[in-house]
Amino acid sequence: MLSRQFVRENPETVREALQNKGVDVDLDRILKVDEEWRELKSRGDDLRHERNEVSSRIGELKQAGDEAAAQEAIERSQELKAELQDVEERADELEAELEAALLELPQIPDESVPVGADESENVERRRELFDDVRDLPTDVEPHYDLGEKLGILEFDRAAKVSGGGFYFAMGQGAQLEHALVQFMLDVHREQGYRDVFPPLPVASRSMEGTGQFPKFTEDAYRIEGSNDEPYDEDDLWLLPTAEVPVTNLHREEILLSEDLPLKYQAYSPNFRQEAGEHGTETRGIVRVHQFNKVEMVNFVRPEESDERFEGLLDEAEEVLRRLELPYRILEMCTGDLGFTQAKKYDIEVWAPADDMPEGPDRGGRWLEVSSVSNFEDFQARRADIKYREEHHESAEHLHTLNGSGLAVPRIVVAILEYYQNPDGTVTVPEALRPYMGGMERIEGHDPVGESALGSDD
RNA sequence: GCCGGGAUGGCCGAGUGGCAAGGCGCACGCCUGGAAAGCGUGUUCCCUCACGGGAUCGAGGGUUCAAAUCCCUCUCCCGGCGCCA
Repeated sequence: MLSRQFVRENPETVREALQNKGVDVDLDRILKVDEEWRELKSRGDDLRHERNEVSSRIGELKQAGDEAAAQEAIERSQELKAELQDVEERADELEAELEAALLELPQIPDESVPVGADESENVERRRELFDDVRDLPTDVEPHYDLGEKLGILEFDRAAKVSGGGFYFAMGQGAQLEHALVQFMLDVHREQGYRDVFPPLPVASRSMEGTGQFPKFTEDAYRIEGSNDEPYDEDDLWLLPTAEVPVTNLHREEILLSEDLPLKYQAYSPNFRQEAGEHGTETRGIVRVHQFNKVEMVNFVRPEESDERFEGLLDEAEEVLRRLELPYRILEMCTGDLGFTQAKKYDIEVWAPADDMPEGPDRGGRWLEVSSVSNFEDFQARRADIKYREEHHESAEHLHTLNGSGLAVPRIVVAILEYYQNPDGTVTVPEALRPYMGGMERIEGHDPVGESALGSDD
C-alpha cells in the first residue's frame, strides 16, 4: 500500500506508475476523497476540542457544587455531540472509501525497471551453465511421459482421488521431492536462513497483508464457503505461497535494528486454483493445484533492500548451480510486474523436452522456478511491519523481499529431462545423492495392478 | 466443548465513571578529572507550513454531558475439567 501522504504529494509519480503497470484506477477520485476527508477531519477535531473543554468544565463545576452552571454545560455538550456525530460519520465513510481505494493502488516500479507493456518486453539479463551441457538423448522424453513410464508420477489416479490438476509422486519420485526440499533447506541454512514451518491455512487479513487480497481472490482455495461470497478478515484460505504466513509472522509488530536483516526460509505445499490454465504448456506437473516450494523471506532496512535483492537472487541461483541445471535470469518490465512488486527477477530453468516457441534456440523451453521480488515498503505498510533503528526513535516501515528457493515440481521436470539417459533412466544430480540414500540413477518401479497386465513395456 | 481469570506504551505495571500513576530500557543534557550514581528532558499514531489540535488502554457495538473503568458481541492468551491423533 502506498501512504496517503505519498499519494497526496506525488500524484504524478503515481499516475505514471499506474500507466506503466497498465492499471486503471481513478486517481483523481482518490485525491478528491482525501481532500474532503482532511477538511471534515479538521472540523471534527475542532468540535471535539470544544467538547473536551466543556466536558472537563462539567467536572470542575460539579466538584465546586455549581449544579446550575453544570447543567447548562451539559446541554451545550449535548448539542456538540449531535453535530460531531454528523461530521464524523461522513468523515468515517470517506476514510473507509479512501482505505479501500488505497488497497487497490499498486506498488510504484523502481526507477531501474525497464518500461514495457507485457511479458514480451521482459529483459533477459544472462544465461548460466550452458557452456558445458550434458549429452542428451536424441529425443528427450517429456517428464509426464517418462514419469508415468517409470512409475514415479501418477496423473490418472490423482484425478480419481482429488480431481484434475493434482499428481501423485510415487516411490523414487516421492523420494526425489523430499530430497529436493531437504537439499534446498540445507543450502539456504548455510546462507544464514532460519527455518519456519508455517500453518497452511491463513486468514483473509494475512492475504491482504502480502497483497494477494482484495484483488486476487479467485485463485485461492477457500476452506469454507464459496470464493464469490464476501469474506471476513479471519476467514481461512489455503496458502498460495509460504510468503503469506512468513511475511505476516511479524504483522503489526515493531522489530529492533539488531534483528535486521531477518532471513527466514519456509518449506510448504502451495495451493492454487489456476482456473482456466490447461493445455500443452501446462501438461504434467508444470502447473498444478498443489506443489512444494521452499520460500525465502527477508525483512530489511530500507537502505539495504537494493543490495539484499541482488543477494537474494544469488541465494536462489545457488540451488541451480549445485544441481548443475542450466538456467537464465529474466528481469520483468513494468507491465509484467505484479501488483505488489517494485522490482522482480525470474529464474527460468531449461527443460529440454518440449520445444516451445519462446524457448531457447537449442530446443526445449524455459520454466520459471523462482521469482525474486523487492516489495520495498509496500507489504510492510499493508501489514504494518516496522522497525526501530534506535530505541528512542519512532518506528518506520521496513522493506520486505522474497524469492522462491525453489519451486520443486518444475525442478523435478528439469531433472527428469536434463538428466535423462538414452536408456530411459535418469541420473541423480551429484549434489542430491546424499539426500537419496546414495542413489545414482532413478530406474523406476514396476506398475501395480490390473492395468499393468496389458502393457507391453 | 464447559467453567474461571486475563489483554493498558519498546518492556513491566497501577488505575472500578471526570486530563493514562510509577518503574525498566533507550537517547540527549546537567553534574564529574573520567565513569557510575544522581538530577532534568524526551521516547505511539493522525491532521496542520507552523502555533496547536485530535485520537489511542485487544476488536466492534451500546449506556452516559463524560468510558481504560459499566453493558453486549467477537478474537486471542492463561488455568482447570472434558474429548482426542
